Amino acid sequence: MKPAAQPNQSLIDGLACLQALASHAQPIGSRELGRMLGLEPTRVNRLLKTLAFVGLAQQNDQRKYLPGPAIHVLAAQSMRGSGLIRRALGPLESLFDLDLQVAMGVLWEDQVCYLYHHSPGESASQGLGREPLYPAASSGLGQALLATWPEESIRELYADASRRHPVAPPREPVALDGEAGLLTQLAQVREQGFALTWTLESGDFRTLGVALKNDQAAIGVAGKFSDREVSGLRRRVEEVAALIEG
Amino acid sequence: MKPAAQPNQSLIDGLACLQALASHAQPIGSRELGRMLGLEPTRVNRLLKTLAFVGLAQQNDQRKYLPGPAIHVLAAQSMRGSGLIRRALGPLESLFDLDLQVAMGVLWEDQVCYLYHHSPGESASQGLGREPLYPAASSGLGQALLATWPEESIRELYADASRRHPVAPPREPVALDGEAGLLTQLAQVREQGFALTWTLESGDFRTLGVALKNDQAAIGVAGKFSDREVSGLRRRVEEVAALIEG
DNA sequence: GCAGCCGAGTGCTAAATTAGCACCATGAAG
DNA sequence: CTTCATGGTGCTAATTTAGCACTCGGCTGC
Repeated sequence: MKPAAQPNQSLIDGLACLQALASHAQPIGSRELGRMLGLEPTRVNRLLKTLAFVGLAQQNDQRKYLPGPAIHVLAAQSMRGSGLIRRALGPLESLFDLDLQVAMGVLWEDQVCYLYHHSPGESASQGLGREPLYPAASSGLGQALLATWPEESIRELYADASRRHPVAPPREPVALDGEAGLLTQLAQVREQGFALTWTLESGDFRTLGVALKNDQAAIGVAGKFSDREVSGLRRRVEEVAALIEG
Repeated sequence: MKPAAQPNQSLIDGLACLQALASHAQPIGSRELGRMLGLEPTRVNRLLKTLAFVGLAQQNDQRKYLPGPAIHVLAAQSMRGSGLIRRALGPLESLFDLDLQVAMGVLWEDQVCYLYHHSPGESASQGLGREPLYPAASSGLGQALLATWPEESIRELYADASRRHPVAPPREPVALDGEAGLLTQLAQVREQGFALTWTLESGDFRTLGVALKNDQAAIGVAGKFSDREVSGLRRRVEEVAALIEG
């Protein structure tokens, strides 16, 4: 992807600061954020001050920065602007009867960012804006999304350490090639049309993910289910995906 | 509010473009956006190209710009970053039994931006990211929010035509002073602790709004209710406000 | 109490970036 | 076909930013 003629570096870095600020749970100072993003502290300080000026950041008593009131405006406008969340919530709720986690997410660098993440027994609206980032390579939604990319872009993403997401926990190296490598897994995802992963924590907790066609987002279900159930689940999830795509 | 030392104009203008883009329903071109925001078309074009580069904008077939896939990331992160929407949805749902509209919003310039806007009979999650902007001066939530400002800031806001929100419909002049002027109304709001407005469209459709203390946001209910019911509604809404404030 | 350290914030000038004109190509309207 | 509007870019002057060096304030260890 070529960065256009005269890309505006201030805007790029400012947005990076904003996103890092929003993703970071605790208030954070210019220096610390600068280290995270690989930017000069002075520059970060001035960007943060600018964000504070427009209300997207604010400072606490210790002069650390945290998201400001205008972040709500941005959230509301972003949701309106895309329409995806609005379109998706209804259909996603129709999967609750499966008694599995129901999620929708998008890619951010090498991480999956969850737009919605609902666990059985919760009320529908509790699924919003709660989950942190998760490494895309080991996530069902992440694999479903990465599988829509050309191999070239994936190599590029994982080759360039600077594309690693700054606020995410340090990632373990992702094996791209080889029999159990990411590219092999993604080839399989492409072939069968959906992603099926085991989470590392517990052996029988799995995710089934399907990419949406027009939205660069993916939906899926997670929990304990048997191999026999997979094809049924896949059909349910794909029906919901079709509904969301409209 | 002083704009800090070395405020980053590119960031300010870029964010303005982003917000305008997100608020604007249809795809829009550089020139048109430039006219709306009072910026040079070349500048806008390059800012939009930069936004497109980071995924926050994209171009359609006619090369017009619309919000891009990363806007979802921003929405999710913004929601997470503030926590307000997450905290608020549950308590707001407890007002559904009133059979009134239930809303939460924040101020953006002279407009109310709705974070949530639910009408009776809908499912809870349909209330997200749907309503457009609404002039703060004639909105119950808007008045509740404006009432928390010092008079000075309000005069400033309405004096400076450039602070008018660019994507909102042209506003009719707001009368500040006089018996029915905005400042008089706001004084009353401050005194009684909540806002009560009549919408212009139909005489008996009213809004009751209450500002949240820590969040620069307001919640309220709207619909047809009698004077007798006001004090009861006020209590209900204030209870919910207290819950949200934690 | 004091030194020592770290962080936020800023003045300054060199160095880098952007502004915006002029221009091109394209598509729609008349 | 002409006209008008649009998106887009090359170019250089003019503006903005970079980042060092510094101040100030808070905190820690002693």
